Amino acid sequence: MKVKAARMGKGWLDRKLASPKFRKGFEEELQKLSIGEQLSRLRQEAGLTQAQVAQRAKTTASAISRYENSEYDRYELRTLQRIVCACGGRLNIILESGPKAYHAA
Amino acid sequence: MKVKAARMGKGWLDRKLASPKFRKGFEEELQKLSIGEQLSRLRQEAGLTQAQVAQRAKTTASAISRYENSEYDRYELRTLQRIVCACGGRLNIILESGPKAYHAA
DNA sequence: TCGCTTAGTAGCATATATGCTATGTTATCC
DNA sequence: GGATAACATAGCATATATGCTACTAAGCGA
Repeated sequence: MKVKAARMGKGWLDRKLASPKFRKGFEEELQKLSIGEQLSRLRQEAGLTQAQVAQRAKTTASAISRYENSEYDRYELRTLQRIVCACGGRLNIILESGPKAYHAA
Repeated sequence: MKVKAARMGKGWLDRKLASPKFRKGFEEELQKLSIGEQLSRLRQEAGLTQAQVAQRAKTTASAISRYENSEYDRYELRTLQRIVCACGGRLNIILESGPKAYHAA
């Protein structure tokens, strides 16, 4: 365990998020985080432990930890969605066209 | 090859997309498509063949076809990003919190 | 028709993700 | 200190994705 927030529990972030100003900035920052970090936030917002998410996602806590932590970046879309879903969130995959396509050689 | 648009080439969609009205509706519809379908559109918008995308993404045309077609839905994020990038597009992964988190049991 | 291009598909070897157990670490509570 | 909880990590077996080749099909034009 790296952070000292092991027992922050359900109400942890809620108090801070009660402030609209804080919430706005918070959500903007979230988008900039790595997927693992976003996952971790999402789970904590929902007040769930890794073990709880694991149970809902039908896997183990260590798998959740792997997805949230380390330098992991080879996510499989289905698995990611399962976990996000278990945290009560939604996964949006958006394929944007480039500024003006890719007509270079 | 299933569609008869084998030779639609670069200008194919451009003519239609010249109409702002068409473009708006088109882009809205795109979001509803499966990832494979979105990929296919993205590539065609860029006026590229599967082989060309494959070369840029450092893989083979059959791999591109697999990603675009069939009932495939086990995408690996890195690979997906590589292909989207080769089509000149951008991949957005957005992790939304649920309506009000997930405080159920 | 023949040749060329594009795309879909099958089948395989290899790389990698996943699921799991066990263990280590840190914080909290008694 | 001892017990417990939350999380991280290692290591392994298995499932699955990936990369590749070869093949098939379909459209297009000479």
